Amino acid sequence: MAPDDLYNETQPDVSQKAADCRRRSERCHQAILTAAAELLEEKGYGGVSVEAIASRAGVGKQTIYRWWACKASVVMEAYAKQVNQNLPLPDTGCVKTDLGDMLGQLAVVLGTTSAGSALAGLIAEAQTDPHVAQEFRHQMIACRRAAAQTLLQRGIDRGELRPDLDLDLAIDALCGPIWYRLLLRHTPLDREFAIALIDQLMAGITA
Amino acid sequence: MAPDDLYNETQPDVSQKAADCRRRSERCHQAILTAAAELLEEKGYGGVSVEAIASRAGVGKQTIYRWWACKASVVMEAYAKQVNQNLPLPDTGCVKTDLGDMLGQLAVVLGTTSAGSALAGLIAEAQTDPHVAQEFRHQMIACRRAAAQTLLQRGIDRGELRPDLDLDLAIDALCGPIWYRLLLRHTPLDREFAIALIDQLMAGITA
Amino acid sequence: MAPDDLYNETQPDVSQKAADCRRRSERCHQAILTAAAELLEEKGYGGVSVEAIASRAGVGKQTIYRWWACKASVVMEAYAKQVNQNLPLPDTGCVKTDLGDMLGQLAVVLGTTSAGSALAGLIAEAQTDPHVAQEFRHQMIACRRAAAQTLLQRGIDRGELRPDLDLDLAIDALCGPIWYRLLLRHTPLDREFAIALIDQLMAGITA
Amino acid sequence: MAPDDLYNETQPDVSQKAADCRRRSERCHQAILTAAAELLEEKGYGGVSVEAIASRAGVGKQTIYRWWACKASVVMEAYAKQVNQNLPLPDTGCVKTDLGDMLGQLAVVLGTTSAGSALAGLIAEAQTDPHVAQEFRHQMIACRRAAAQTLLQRGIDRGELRPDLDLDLAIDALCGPIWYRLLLRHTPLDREFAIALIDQLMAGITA
DNA sequence: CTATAAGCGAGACGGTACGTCCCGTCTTAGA
DNA sequence: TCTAAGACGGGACGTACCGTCTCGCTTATAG
Repeated sequence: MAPDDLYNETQPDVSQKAADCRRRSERCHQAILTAAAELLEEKGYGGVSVEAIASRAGVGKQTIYRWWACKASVVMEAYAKQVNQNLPLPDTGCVKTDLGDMLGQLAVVLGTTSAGSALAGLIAEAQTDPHVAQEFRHQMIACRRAAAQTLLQRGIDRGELRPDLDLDLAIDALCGPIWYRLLLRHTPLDREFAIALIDQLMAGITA
Repeated sequence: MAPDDLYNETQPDVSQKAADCRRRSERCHQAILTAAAELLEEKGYGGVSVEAIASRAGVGKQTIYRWWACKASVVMEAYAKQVNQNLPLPDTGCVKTDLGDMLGQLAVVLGTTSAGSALAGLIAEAQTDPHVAQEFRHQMIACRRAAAQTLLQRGIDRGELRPDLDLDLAIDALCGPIWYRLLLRHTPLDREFAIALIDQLMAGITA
Repeated sequence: MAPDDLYNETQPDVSQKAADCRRRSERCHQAILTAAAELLEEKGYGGVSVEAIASRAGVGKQTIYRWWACKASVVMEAYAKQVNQNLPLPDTGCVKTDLGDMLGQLAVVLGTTSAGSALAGLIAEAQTDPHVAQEFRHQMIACRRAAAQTLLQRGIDRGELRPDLDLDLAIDALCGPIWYRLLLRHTPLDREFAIALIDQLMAGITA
Repeated sequence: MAPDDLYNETQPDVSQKAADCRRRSERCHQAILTAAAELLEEKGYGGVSVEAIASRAGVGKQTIYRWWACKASVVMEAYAKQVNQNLPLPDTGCVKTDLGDMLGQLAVVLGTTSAGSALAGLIAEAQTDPHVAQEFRHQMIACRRAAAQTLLQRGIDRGELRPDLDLDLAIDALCGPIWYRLLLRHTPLDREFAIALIDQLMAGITA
């Protein structure tokens, strides 16, 4: 999925119809996303409210509601770029290294930056609002899973992984624990954890 | 961990001191828990509010706040029993079967009953309120992890599992994906999933 | 007062300067007034908003604000014609008949047509916005009072009315109750009321 | 009508049912009415908003909406007392003096105090909201008309006024012009005006 | 017979206020 | 003395219009 595709719904292709009279103000768009990110960094997801974003961005509330359905959508867009642009798709020829790069980066982003609080908040909101859940899966999860699939398939093709591997199951086994630690915070979430997870899954735990 | 310990903070030991002028009304206690469970079943976690619980239970709001810190605590207590009483600690002599029993039951409870919505809602709330997070880990996670630890240790002792196994890591690898599916709902959560997960982790994914 | 004078502020004299590159579109002008009148008829003064007028007239909001200061001005212009064109200046030789014609017609227009709701709404708005108040007195009240003054003066000249009559006071005594009933709606507003009012004022209420 | 009757809807008879658990806070009640009156005095009716009242009174908005339907109702209650407590019911034996007292006081209150702006604003709002109109007639108009009726009837009984007098019509003729001047503000509203009005109506305007 | 300066439709924008919901605390009458 | 009922201060929600603004198209003189 091309990263530009992510905004199709809220920011329709501009070149297609030049006759829109007054188009979306890019200045606002950015001000809002920036305000949302700042608030998140300062006060965490709970400290973000549509009114706070509007006031921080120097914008009317209606301008936010004109383009986004709720604060979750704003936060989602504010972090989609950060989370997905950094998405590496390494190809070192070794599946363990590739997965380590990818999941290590995910663990670090979630564990040490404000993106962790942002995405945890979004998952929280998704439990209440199915539309947020849908959008979250689409924007935050789908492309990561697709990338992981590519990596694993290459591993299979190279004969590193079992040919009968269930890709979805393997991805759940790799990503699940990372999100689990993000949400439960029972133990730290860092690169080492990701690496150890991969090692363990590849080798198996049987004696 | 003694199960009674779980309520120490919110439900001070009633038997301990008979000299309280008037002690907690068991009728209220039950009515509130029942009301919470009913509302959860009917409207999901989002449809539960302290006011709704109070009105449904025929109880003043204050009576709820006297004994619990917030609605999350109520829901937690309402489901702790259900989730933890069913906690099996099988000992069939085969670690794969034992884990399958335990995680299969977890997957089924989370995937098909209202407990799924309840616990997902609690995790959501935990993202905002650290106290809820703490209590959730204590009441909902800790004893399960302890049980899993016992199972895995037996497997090691019997020579079924690698002796250098990192128990915490293995438990994350087993439970993480289940909670991940509960919260993301990208694919169904059932016994088969749990079994497949265990199989995959035990055997590893290397060719 | 020449009726054309009434629009001087909002509708600058078109004939005066032919050198404007592009002059006011008469089509728009009419469409806006018509839309305002329709909305008023359908939903009353409260249902009229600048946005509703614009959308109904198929016109941009700016086109309205280019020519009028606020919705009150639009409504005022839409009804000034109707209210003032019908302004009779009868001269039957009998002041009671003359007043009866004039005030009877006023009572009927206010009491039974949408002009009642329109003018009531305008007075309402005038309480908040002094500019509307000013314009309202100028467009809706002044010419009517002038006409009444003429009628009464003729009555004095003919010896029908007391020569020391305070014209302004008499006009207030005649018109006040009509507007009062329009705004309070405690009793119906019709021709009979106007006639009775005149009779009573002329004869006095002393035994 | 007993003045206490006026609050029946918003302030139900307390003695009737002693079983209300927590009753309306009189402190709030007063704080809100005071805040409303202050705001009105400072900024006029247009400067009053429910949010401003709430913030000035140090009260949640909901506390206002719990007891009143809209800001008009609050303002109405805030001024009902002032307007109606001052309602004189003189009995000097001379109907002209009695009416002069009563209408003079009305003219002065409306013309020189903030009650004028308040009542004008209420009439304005009544044009949009029929419920306000209804309440306004009931609280602000009815008792005044009743009092005037009493005065006039005494005049008839004493032989000062025509025995066939239409009381409602006479009251409209007396009060209408006063409200008319309040709302149009084309000429000042003072005691002299009220007196002159009465004189003119009593004597009639015929030569 | 252009060219150019409005007028125009569309509607985004910063604001203000609305009326609603629920939170967690506080108050009160009565069991 | 504790409970139910529910009022309270507070804060965010999402909506409706306000009056201003910007855009790209259209149109009617003025040069």
